[in-house]
Amino acid sequence: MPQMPEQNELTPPKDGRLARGEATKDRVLDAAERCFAAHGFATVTIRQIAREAGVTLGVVSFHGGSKEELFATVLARRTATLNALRTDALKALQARGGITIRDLVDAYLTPYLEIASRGDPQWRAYAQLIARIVSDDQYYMQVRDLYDPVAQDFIAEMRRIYPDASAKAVATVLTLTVASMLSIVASRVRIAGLSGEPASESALDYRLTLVDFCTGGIEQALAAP
Amino acid sequence: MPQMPEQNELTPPKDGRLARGEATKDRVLDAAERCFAAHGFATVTIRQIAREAGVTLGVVSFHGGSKEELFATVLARRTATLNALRTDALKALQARGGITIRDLVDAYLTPYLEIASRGDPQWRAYAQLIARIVSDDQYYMQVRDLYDPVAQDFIAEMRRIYPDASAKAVATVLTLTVASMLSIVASRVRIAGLSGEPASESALDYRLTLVDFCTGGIEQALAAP
DNA sequence: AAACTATCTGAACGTCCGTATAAAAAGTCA
DNA sequence: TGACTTTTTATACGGACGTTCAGATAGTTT
Repeated sequence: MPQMPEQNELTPPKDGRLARGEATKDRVLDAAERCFAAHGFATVTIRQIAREAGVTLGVVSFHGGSKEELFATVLARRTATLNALRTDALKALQARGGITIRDLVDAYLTPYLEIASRGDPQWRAYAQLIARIVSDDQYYMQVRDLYDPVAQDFIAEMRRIYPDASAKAVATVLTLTVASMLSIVASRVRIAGLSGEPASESALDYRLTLVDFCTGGIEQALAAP
Repeated sequence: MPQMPEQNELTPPKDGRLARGEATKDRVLDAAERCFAAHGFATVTIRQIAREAGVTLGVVSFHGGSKEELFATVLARRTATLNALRTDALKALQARGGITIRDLVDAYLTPYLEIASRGDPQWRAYAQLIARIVSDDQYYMQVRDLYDPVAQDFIAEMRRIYPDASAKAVATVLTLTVASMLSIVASRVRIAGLSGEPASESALDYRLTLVDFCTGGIEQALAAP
């Protein structure tokens, strides 16, 4: 990593150089986000990212560090926002009370579907990148730190609804729910191919079907024998 | 590709050279299958495959052709067997009659879970490789040819059970079912991490939960509004 | 044995990769 | 202006990659 020009909140008189540096750093991270989302970590080259960002080769290393550091930075950059959307939805349910499984499923899935449907192509790329890495155990150590804490909150609430279900069963159905959610982004072309109709533009078009599927699935899988 | 020594069924007097060639070709394909399954296409190198197979570099090209041809060969090699298992299960249901959604789900999922649980490490590797590529639209053109025909047979049967469901809804729930199935193989580490218990050794241990989840999900998603 | 084919070896080729770095450019501050 | 810092350029390096191929080896056929 470079000199990491910190932007102190208490010193608003920004150096023009630092401002420019931050801007190009964002361009690099955005370009990396799009590239990693579209082709995966191994396939993408630093030179591709540089070209996509409109900068020269050295700039990518200067602002992004090594390829692995760049990848980790891109992954972590938007996580707090997504986690906050989910946590806020969960807190709203807890404040209201009378939580159903459908409520929980919807609170977990909808924030992701929304960022995947946003006009902002960077958020769409981020959603696609998540779909790439969460469904691959090779990246689990990174996923664990980024997403599992919030997932555990939802698991705790699910166990309150199904107190007799085993820990493994609850963890399994949550993982199946996540896999289903990600496939809406990762396998949209296949859905189109199988149905013979063109793919929907927005991931939110699948929201009802997806929430129904996961809700019905959890209810059936965790129902008392 | 090399000279492709064809083994004619009508000429059993095999050339000893061809027999040896076929044997090392199998060693190469097996090694490639394990490598691609464990690390994905881009990460794996021909030299890794050669080392894993215990042969020198040139042999991999000689028997496997280019890296892409080798990948395609490995993908296609076991497809007919898996497709036959699913088709046979479907035919048995059709002969019996009175098909339920649970029957269909079980007939589609169980063959995969079984090959993923087999003692044979090559079949396990193949199952892992499928999980890698089917959930990635980047490989859809290959997936379409290999797996979609059988998937269409199951879709046709589902539409018989839910005649009022839209084509897109049926294609969606089948894709969600497939994604859930694959995640049993691809995300077993995450399930273990979320539940706090060690991962099950066999994918078949998740069969009941998985079939319940997908059955309940389809019933809920396709139920008449 | 000799001619022939299939298989394998070992080494090389050109290309692209990630990373590092010296020097130039741009901007700030005294 | 000139000292100073941050950013950008241009280039280079060592290594690993996929692929190719002449020649050695093993096995078959006549």
